[in-house]
This record gives sequence, structure tokens and C-alpha cells, in this order.
Amino acid sequence: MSRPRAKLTKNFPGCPVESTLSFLDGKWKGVILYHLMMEGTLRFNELRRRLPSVTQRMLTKQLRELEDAGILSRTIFPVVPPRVDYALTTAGRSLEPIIRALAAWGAQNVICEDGQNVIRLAPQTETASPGRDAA
Amino acid sequence: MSRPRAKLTKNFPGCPVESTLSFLDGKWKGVILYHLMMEGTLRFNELRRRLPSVTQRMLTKQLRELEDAGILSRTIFPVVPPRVDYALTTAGRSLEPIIRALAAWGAQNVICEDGQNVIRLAPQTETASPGRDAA
DNA sequence: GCACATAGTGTCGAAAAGGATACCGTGACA
DNA sequence: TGTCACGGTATCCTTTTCGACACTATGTGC
Repeated sequence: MSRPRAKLTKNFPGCPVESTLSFLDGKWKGVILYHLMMEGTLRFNELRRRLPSVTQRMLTKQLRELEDAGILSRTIFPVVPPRVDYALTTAGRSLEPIIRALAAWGAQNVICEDGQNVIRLAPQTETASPGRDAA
Repeated sequence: MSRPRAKLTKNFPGCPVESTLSFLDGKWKGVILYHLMMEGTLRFNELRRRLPSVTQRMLTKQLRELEDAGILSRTIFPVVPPRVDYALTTAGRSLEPIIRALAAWGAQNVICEDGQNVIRLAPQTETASPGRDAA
């Protein structure tokens, strides 16, 4: 989890990369989808336990945004104590290759250094010939 | 382009999905990478022309973040008027499958309605049995 | 002497995202 | 009578992001 993404799609109608990212944006969406993909249906507090540092308010908010987007479904059981199930919709499941690709790349290439994500690869370029920052 | 992503990787050490997303976050990173992937090396103003609504300050900022992450390289030619080339590094090129997956999903599933990105698919669930929002 | 192109930087303010904290209703359980 | 679990809301505050706008340096061409 990470970043807030202020998704104003209006600025860039027509870029498929950004339009997809707009659905994954928000600080916890990636992990939420990851867990629902791996574990199937989860209740609110089950998700909460898997996301140790998210606040209740934030989790609710991210879940509502994903629900509004049509990526996950929210099923309320009128019992006490309340029970609410979250599960991926068809659209949500169609994101699976993307989530897997993101997870695979992250696992391979990212390491966490001093609380910062950094890429493991040496950033060789092969394109530069004149002096980098020759100024 | 779309969203601001406040990437505080510190909150979630170890989630590979989010750690990858943290590199794509920022309002224009997706498109920038997309264009560099499709067209190869580009100069600052060439990128600017492909991103009609980005401001100079924002473009510079996003490019610097991508450079600092090791995803793209910046080559300065000490000439007048200045010339600066941007190109993907090895690490940047390794993101290609992800960018392609994002672009493919967006092209297939997202349509823009009233300036809002919405998912084309009907969000069928197959998981719900009790009344949704039965309350 | 002037404007132009390139690739920036600096400052300011608005808006959005995120975090902390407190509160709610209900049934079971002690 | 009191407490707990569950799934939330409401409010307030801070941090981050984004956008607008102005400004810079230098060589060339007129």
C-alpha cells in the first residue's frame, strides 16, 4: 500500500493505462484485491486483520470505492452481530492477470530499504552515450 | 492520467502489489512509460506534446521521480538550445508486460462516461445469495 | 536590440487523500 | 448490569498532490 491517487480521469480521456490505474488507486486497493483474489470471499474484519495498519475508516472507504466501480460486491447478512461479505465480481476477477503481474514484478524487483521501496536492478541504460549530467 | 498517489511505502512493507504500484503512482507516470515504451527515446518537449494537458512543472517532477527510481534515464546534451533525452532503463523495460496488461484491460473494459471512467462489464457476482443491502 | 526555442526552477494556493479519534446499535455472554 | 464483537459513521486535522503562473539561461537568427 502506498499511494493516494487523485483520479481525475477527465484530464486524460482515452489513455487505457491510466484509466486502469485509476481503479487501482487509493492507498489499499492493491492489497485488498490481492487478498480477495487469493482467499475468495472475506468479511470486513477478516480483511482488516490482513491489513494491519489500515484504519476502519480507510478500509471502508476503499471498499466502497471498489464496490462503486463494480470490482467487488458487498453482501450484507441481516444478523447480529453484523456480517458483511466482500467478494470480487466478474470485473474484479478480470483484473487477476494484472494483480499477478504486479505482485510478480514487485516480488522480483523491489526491496525495502530504510522504509523506502527501491528497485533491485542496476539501472543500466544502454542508450546513453554522451555524458549523463555532463553539465 | 489520473490520480495522485501518496506513496508511503513504510505503511506496507512486504506487499509486492503495492510496492510495484508505488512506482507507477503519480498522475502521469503511466502514460509517460507507455509512450517511452512505444516510441523509444523521447526529448522533454516531445513528451510534452504527447501529454497535452500536463504542465511543465508536473512533467519534470514525474520524470525526476521515475529517474530516481531507476526506471528511466536522462541524458543531457550540453548544447544550446538544451537537449535532454529520456529513455527506459533495463528496469523500466521490465515493466513492459505490466504496462501492456494495464493498457489491454483499460482498452477492453473501461469507457468514459461524463468524464468518469466506468467499467464496461456488468458486475455480476455469482457469490451473493442473501439480499444485497437487505437492511 | 529583440524575440525565440529548450528545459527547466520557484512560489503560491486549492483540493484531495489519508490518519486519529470518538461514537452508534444490537444480541450474546458473564 | 456490564462487556464484547461486528461493521460501520462523523468530525477534525495534517500531509500530499496538483495546477497556475512567473521566471531563468543561452545561442541563434532577424
